[in-house]
Amino acid sequence: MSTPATRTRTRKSPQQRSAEIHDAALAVAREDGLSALTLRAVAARAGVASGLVAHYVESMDELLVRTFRELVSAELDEVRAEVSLADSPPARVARMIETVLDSGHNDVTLIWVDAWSLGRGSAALAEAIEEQMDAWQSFIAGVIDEGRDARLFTTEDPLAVGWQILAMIDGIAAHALTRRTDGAAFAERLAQACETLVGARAGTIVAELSPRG
Amino acid sequence: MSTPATRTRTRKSPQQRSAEIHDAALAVAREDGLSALTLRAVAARAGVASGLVAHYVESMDELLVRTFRELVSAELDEVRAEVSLADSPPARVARMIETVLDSGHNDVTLIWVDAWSLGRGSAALAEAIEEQMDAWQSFIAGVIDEGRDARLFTTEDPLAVGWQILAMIDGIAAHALTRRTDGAAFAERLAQACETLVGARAGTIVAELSPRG
DNA sequence: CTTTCTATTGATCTAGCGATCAATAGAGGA
DNA sequence: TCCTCTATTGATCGCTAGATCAATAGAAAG
Repeated sequence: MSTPATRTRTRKSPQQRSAEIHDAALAVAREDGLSALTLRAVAARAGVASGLVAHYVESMDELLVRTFRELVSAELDEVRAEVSLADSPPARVARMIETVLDSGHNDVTLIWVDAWSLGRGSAALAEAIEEQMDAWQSFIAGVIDEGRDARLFTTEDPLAVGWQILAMIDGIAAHALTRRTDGAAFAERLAQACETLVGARAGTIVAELSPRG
Repeated sequence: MSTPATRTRTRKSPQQRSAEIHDAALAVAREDGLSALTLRAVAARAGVASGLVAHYVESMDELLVRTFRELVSAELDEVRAEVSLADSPPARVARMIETVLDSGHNDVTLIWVDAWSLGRGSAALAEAIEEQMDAWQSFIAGVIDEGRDARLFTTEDPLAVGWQILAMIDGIAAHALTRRTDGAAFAERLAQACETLVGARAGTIVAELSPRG
């Protein structure tokens, strides 16, 4: 039997236990999405009684929001790190596209898709969604600004273009997830579309994509 | 009180009652999304007991799938009709973009967003989603084919470009819904991106957009 | 008017959700 | 070694979900 009739208790420090429950929530969300983030699912994953999860968490809504923030902002940090390795604005856009459309990011896409749906029922989640969308928009706009400074991009509205590129990325990721297709198949065309939107010379971003095997 | 203690029964023909329940399901989904499509919500909307809804429906999952198909395919039919009024492939793409990003289509966007999330828990819904995505992809690819025949579009892979444009549209619609912004603000830039993807001369699709007031 | 048929009701069952809490047992200090 | 503190358990409550069904009441036929 997977769940013993009477559990052998392990007593840990509140900090450690809290961290374990937090990690269990991340694992559940990564695997099955935000809609699977229930009190009992997190408890089972952490190997504790459901009451303990409730004890360490203000409410499930709070845990939901915190988990969403954590996963999504971690991805943005990862993309930031990847992008910072590239040495020109067109290369940075190319790296961003490749990183985000990588199938290894399907878990985050699932988080976003669930969030859009659940956000209508939780004001706190809706707020977190807007905040994370804003962060992404600013990040992309920043890359575009650099391209403008380098006279490689000519768009006059980096914020609006940033939003549009973000929306396109999310749409493509959602479709790739739903149809179980590798998002990388969209990378080259998305790069072309980005060239148009940021006002880059044709081919300058596509040329920076990694060659496909 | 809104719900009387004992309801005055109205006996109708099974066909009529079935149609009423079907319509109530459409209304509920349009207003609050697929996730609000519960036995009791549909019953309340139709003004009948919950048991009657269950009686006229194989299962809620079946009703969910049927309602999704109906709403989504009705929108595609509407877009088809709009688009067929335009007299050139670039104008048809422009009409498609404008129709789909109109804020009046927020209800259908909500349906899609809920569907992406719920689709993971219902094999039948997942199948319907793929089927409707395919229909959209074929429709867009058809418009692109016409552009190729007229030597106005040069892309060599209309199906792939169709999929990509569809994904972009869905992403933009989802973002506009989430951030409570008019999707029309994205129309011009999306048209530019489409020009690039289908291989049309710059400005040919944008020029066909309705002037904005 | 009466009878028959069946559309319709609403209580009820099971299941899963978040939340609560009295009881319990493990770990560290005296 | 024993004691104390509190981390932890699991039963429980109230709620909502889909599904089921015996009882009921309208509408139509005779």
